[in-house]
Amino acid sequence: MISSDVIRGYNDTIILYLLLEGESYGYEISKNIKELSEEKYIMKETTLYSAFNRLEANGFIESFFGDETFGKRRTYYRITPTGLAYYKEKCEEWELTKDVINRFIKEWNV
Amino acid sequence: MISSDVIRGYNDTIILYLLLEGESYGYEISKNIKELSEEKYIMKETTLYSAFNRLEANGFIESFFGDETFGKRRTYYRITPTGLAYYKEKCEEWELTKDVINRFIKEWNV
DNA sequence: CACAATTACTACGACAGGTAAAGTACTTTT
DNA sequence: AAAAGTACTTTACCTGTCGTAGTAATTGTG
Repeated sequence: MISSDVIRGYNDTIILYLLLEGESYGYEISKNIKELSEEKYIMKETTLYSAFNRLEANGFIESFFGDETFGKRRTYYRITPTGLAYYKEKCEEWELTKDVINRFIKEWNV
Repeated sequence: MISSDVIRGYNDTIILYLLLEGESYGYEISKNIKELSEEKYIMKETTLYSAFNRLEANGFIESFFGDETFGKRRTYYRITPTGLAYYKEKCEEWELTKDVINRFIKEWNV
């Protein structure tokens, strides 16, 4: 299993990636993360919703209410231009991070 | 620069990697991290020493005093078999993590 | 020879992000 | 009628990082 401390710095990025494909809401994003990672990473509900708050406070996403006439009302999110810029930065940072951490990793499958 | 939240889950692993090559102490490890990462990652002193305490509490490293007759007395560390096992685990986890995060990253250098 | 810089730590307190636990509320399936 | 699924919110806690500051010795510089 992937420990949360490892992926910690990338939860926001993961959410933004999924919002690139269009507006979405908590539960759907949660399911998409699970699917895309093939069950290898499951973001906890509280982590997800606190990430939404942080991202919105930073101006990286915007929220609005869906117009469902039944069911619990959903809060939808869309990515902002600032959010896109942040996502791009994170992608670049990731390439660097991968490279750096790789230098401290050995391969044992020999 | 690499943000600390990203590398957070790997500070312990980085230290263990350097201890694989032999006993060492804080200042030396700190310099080795800087060198090996080509200045791309510099571990803060407090982070480093608190990592030592954590690793020792977990039985992953052992400390002992050097026999310097002058200068400030160094605390040396060596990796334990448990520490080695933990390091191996982390290496495997890293391969998985890399794979998972990559699914949420786009390449913009096109 | 004085002072700065470097080496080698330790202590303290603040903060951010993740998480367990519990609760709310509505719909669909059994 | 109950359980399971959808869709969140609130609270309180824990861990790891880090800014700040202090201690103590050695080495380099003007």
